[in-house]
Amino acid sequence: MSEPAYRRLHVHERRRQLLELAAELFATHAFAELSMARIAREAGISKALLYHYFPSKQELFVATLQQATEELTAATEPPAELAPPAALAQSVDAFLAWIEAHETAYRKLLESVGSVPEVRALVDEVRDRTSARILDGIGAGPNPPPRVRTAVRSWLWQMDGAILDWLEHRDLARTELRDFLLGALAGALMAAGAAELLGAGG
Amino acid sequence: MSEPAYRRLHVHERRRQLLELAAELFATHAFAELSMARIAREAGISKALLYHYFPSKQELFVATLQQATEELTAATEPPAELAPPAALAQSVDAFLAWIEAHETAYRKLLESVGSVPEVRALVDEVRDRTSARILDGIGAGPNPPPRVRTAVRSWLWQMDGAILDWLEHRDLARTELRDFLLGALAGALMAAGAAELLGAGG
DNA sequence: GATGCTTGTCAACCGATGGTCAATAAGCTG
DNA sequence: CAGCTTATTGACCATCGGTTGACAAGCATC
Repeated sequence: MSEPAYRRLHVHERRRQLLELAAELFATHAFAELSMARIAREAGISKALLYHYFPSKQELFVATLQQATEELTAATEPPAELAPPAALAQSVDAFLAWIEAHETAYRKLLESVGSVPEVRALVDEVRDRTSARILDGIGAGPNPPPRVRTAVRSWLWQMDGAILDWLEHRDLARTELRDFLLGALAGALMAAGAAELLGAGG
Repeated sequence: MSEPAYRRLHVHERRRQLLELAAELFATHAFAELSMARIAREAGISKALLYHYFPSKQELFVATLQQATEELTAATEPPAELAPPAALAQSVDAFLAWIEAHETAYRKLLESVGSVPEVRALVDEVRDRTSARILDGIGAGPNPPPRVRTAVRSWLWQMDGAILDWLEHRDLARTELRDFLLGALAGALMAAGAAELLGAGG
């Protein structure tokens, strides 16, 4: 006689739907700009159910971020067949391309970094992996001298700053920005007294 | 017969007390970690009174920050009698010294940047002033080519990254870090194709 | 010392938020 | 159709940032 008041989904279906929706929403709104009530409403479910699948707002955010970082990590994986300098150039290029395609998401992410400790941890982890990858690529061991480690890690920050400036002004070609960033890395390594690590591409 | 239920202070007294307390608290806790109720309790007054003096939490935060940035700006003002390269070196050194003396405050600030739009605006403004100061010091006009602007602005981000790495590991002398940063700026300017802007100190 | 006035101060309240819980009902199984 | 599992919900809670109107501290005046 009467229709069901709600549709029951299998756990994995519902979870997938929610993750997908959250990714969409967090790509356009910063962490603080979204309420769990709003997400639930948008998903057509109750807030309680949302909490049944993700125990906290932060966990939901981190879960969607994890997805994105996997995607990003894969997209910027340097091709093994290229020599380190060229591989790095291609990685940076792929990274910038990803940013261009997800500009708002990138900005909102940087906005959200402060809000959630776990997000800071996650971003830090990505930076760690990335700098390890770079250090490996340029032939520095896993335990480089402090100045070299600082050079690489600080360069990753420089990258974020340069990208924000780029997105704000849009007066540089992507290749120009890429070349600048590669040059800046070389400069930082030189300043760290590690000129010998610079390959043919420096 | 009965004692007064509370002590009345003059507006400027109360305001000074609150600003001082807020500076202390925000130096040890990030924006999101502090509630107005807590601040009021700690000050021994009601929340309503706190709001009487500062119309919002963000305004209170910004007010305390303004104080700190004035202090910082003054401390890193480059001495006019020094030639630009030496002046920059001294500015950076003074900045690093300030950080060393206010380590927790600096970290908490960077944590808070994302949370409050107004804070982002304020930090941006400081970065703008600083980069203008640098561009002026190295002899670039007020309207440098995009690559040079990007180089300087991104270097400020690199500075924050390097400092966080420094505070985390503490395995570099302050002068080492300062020299690295100056070298990195030179490297960034070179990468921006602005080698001619590098003075004798580059 | 009583009176009045200015204004610094507070208790009580509001809507929204992140988060919890017991009860309900969708929809498969026999 | 009965019974069971469990996905789902409405009602609730503490806390947050912020607001409001009434109270009273302490000075001025007589």
